[in-house]
Amino acid sequence: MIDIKELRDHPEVFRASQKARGEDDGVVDAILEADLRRRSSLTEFEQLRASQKSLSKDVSTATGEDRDRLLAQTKAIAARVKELAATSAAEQDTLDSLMMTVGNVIIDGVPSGGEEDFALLETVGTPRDFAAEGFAPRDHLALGEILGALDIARGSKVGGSRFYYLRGQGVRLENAVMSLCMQVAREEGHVPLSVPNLVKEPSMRGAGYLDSHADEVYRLEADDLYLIGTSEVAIAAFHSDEILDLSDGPLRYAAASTCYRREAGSHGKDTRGIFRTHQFQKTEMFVFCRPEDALAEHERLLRIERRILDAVEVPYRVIDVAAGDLGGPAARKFDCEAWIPTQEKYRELTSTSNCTTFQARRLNIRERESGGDSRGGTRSVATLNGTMATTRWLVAILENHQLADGSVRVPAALQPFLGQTTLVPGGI
RNA sequence: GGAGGCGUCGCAUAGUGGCCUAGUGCGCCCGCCUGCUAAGCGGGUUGGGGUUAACACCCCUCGCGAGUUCAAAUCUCGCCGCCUCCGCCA
Repeated sequence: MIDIKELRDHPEVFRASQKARGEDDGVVDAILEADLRRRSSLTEFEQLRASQKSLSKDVSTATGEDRDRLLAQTKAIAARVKELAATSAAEQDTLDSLMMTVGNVIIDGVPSGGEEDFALLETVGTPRDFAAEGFAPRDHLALGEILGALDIARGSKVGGSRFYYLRGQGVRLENAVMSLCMQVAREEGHVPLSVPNLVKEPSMRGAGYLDSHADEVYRLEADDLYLIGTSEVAIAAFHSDEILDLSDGPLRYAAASTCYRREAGSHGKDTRGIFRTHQFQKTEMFVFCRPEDALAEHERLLRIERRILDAVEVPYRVIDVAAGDLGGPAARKFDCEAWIPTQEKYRELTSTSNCTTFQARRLNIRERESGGDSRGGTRSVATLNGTMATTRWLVAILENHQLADGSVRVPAALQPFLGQTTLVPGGI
């Protein structure tokens, strides 16, 4: 949710942001108008309500004819007060619905345009030259089958398309990656959380996933609960309706969870293997901080993501995602994309978003304005999130570290967690 | 799934239709007093919104939402959460 006061004071900033996203900027004027209507109907209601209250108080002390006369007066007002309350509530709803359609204000420097208009920030490492090594790389599914690590056929038998079984070394590799993440999280001062994988509607809505992403979300009809598509939802809502004390610095968390996605809009896309699935594991970082610290925290999350990518020794690049490709809550997003040898492309492995105060405003997460002083007001905090690793990482690790016979070298950083230097056919 | 209890300011509690402009204690903030600290004394202390140049004033907020009433923390209905017990269960 955007800040109505900011929009009132600086509508041009919001128009520019909408344009950069490729969205309608006329909504800004519609909001200004709705805001005016809301405030005038509210004032009208409040004035009549005030006289109703004072008359009502007089009734309690009056007697006889005075009392009858006052009762007649105040009875007449009561109906009108009810009408005005309804009108003003309706104007508030109109404004809220309009406000909900506006995404977060894009941060200066974010490239305009759509998916293809990202800015390349840096490329790290060099893709292997398999031709020079004398063999054609196998894709992760072929490798997973050779290693007995991955079973897609049985996954779809049991769960349908886009489901899979990890098995043996595959399970242990995934666990190793997640364990590395939790170790790094702890070293970086992120408190581990284990979170609800099912959440109620306000949490899902507050995190911003029931607007443009609504089709992507699994909903359990019988219980009116939603399966999280990322632990970001559950961590963001962890502090909902709270006033935080950030005087000792940002609150930083990390959670590993299963993630559930319908992948409704991606039929026929990435259908082979486990690149895009309905269910996967992810370890996620999340930060609650003061708005003025958000930029630095975003850089920090990107640094941590790169630290883990470096540790698994895959070539990758960092991009600044274009405005039109950002989700509603994000003001800026950096993706890290790893080189996938058999696709001969860089594909997303991590994503870190600075949601500034947008998500926190919806979830009602604030801090005291003048630290400690009880007479200070409150203000919205900033929230940021970033991927540490996902099951998809196995794709990049298997393909980039494969050997000619189908075995796979284990990156040094993962060896302590796996207890072996190579994944081999027949291993468990 | 069934039965019962509970939900009031950061915490603890008072409040069963108008005297509630929600009281009190603790905590916290400011000040006074004071070798220092503690104690004591005085004041302040939910959150959101609106009007205003400002000082101020007004409206909403007693888990949430409807309703009854001139008037609701208080009465009615629905929902949510927590606790206790029973039943069922991967």
